[in-house]
Amino acid sequence: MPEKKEDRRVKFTKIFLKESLIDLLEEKSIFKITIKEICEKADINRATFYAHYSDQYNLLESIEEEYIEKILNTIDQETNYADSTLNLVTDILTFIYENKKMSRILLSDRGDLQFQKRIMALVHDNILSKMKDVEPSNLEKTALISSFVISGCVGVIQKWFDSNLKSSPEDVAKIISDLASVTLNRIH
Amino acid sequence: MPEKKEDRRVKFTKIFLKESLIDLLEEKSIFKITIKEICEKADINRATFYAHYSDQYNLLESIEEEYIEKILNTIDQETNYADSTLNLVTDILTFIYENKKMSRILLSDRGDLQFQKRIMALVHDNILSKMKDVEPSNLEKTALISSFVISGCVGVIQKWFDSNLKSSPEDVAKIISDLASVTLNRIH
DNA sequence: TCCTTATTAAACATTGTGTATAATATTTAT
DNA sequence: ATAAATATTATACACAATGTTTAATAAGGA
Repeated sequence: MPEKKEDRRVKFTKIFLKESLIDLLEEKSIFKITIKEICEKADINRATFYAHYSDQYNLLESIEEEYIEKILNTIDQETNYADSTLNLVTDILTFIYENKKMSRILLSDRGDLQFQKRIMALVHDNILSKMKDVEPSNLEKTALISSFVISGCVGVIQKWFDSNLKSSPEDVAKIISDLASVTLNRIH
Repeated sequence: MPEKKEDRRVKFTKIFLKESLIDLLEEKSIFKITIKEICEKADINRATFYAHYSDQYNLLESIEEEYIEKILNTIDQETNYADSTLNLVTDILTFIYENKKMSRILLSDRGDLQFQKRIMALVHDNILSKMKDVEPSNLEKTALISSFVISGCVGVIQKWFDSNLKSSPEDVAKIISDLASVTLNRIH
């Protein structure tokens, strides 16, 4: 979320740098990518890079933030999901499906696990909020089960990418919401 | 698994380098650690490092291999688990519990996700082998469910560490094998 | 148009990398 | 115990990336 208006030059510089990093991330992981490399591909002076980002990881973070914001916009615009976890999950998976390139980069095995869990936690919170009638007797156990579901979703989506998005978003959504519901029911 | 006999000097060099890297991994992730740093802490010449490992990641791999080997030895020595997934999981979690320091490093959020999934896949294969009577009608779906379980287990263990191993290995094992069984039952 | 600000090229010291050499120290086998 | 084999060492080197600074130039906003 840009503070106020951003100089057009700054705007384009950032776009070029992000595109450059995304291209590079299709070949190798962030740890093998140098700032010099990013700048050369983007045709942006290295000093300019440092004017906006501290390092590769910082630039990647800004890409991740943008991605999350897009997802949030997508699901906010939809009708409310008060009664249907399946619809929420379907919409998110459809977004991922329609943004294959970026999603593959950010959600793969090589990606940032912390970021991936953050996204899944969004879904999880939504699901849990519908179970407020359930009073968990064991908070520690509840936390572990939640972690199981969150990481489980990450795993399914990564597997989905491994298979080159063979199944439809709808089918995967069905599987995920089914698994999530059956496991979360273990919270007593 | 050492080819034949290893020169004592080589043996100690490797031990020092591994200990050094492990110490450093307690502070920061592998990507911020330099070879120079590892060698200085180990008091081993940098040229000697290159005689045995290509880079930090290669050294970390050898640590991971050793860890997996130890786990395999642990569960091999035990009675066979033909009828009890719970016992298998309990033994693995007990191993993790008794090797806190190393486990925290290798299994944390910051660790190597591929490695973590590899370990969990060991458990998963064991569980699945007992379900051979079940003939999955949809292989794609089965693969996604398996991924859910494998990543879910990774997530539970990471959460367990976040809580500083508050619950006992036995309690966590109960939760994991319960969740695994209830989700794998979704394979039709 | 004029003022402001972003970008640029160039240079710099610093740090890590990977390799090579010859001297030294330690191990293994006899 | 000694000799031969081999691992480790200190040192040096060229190379590459980092992070910062400078003054000149280019482009934007009002």
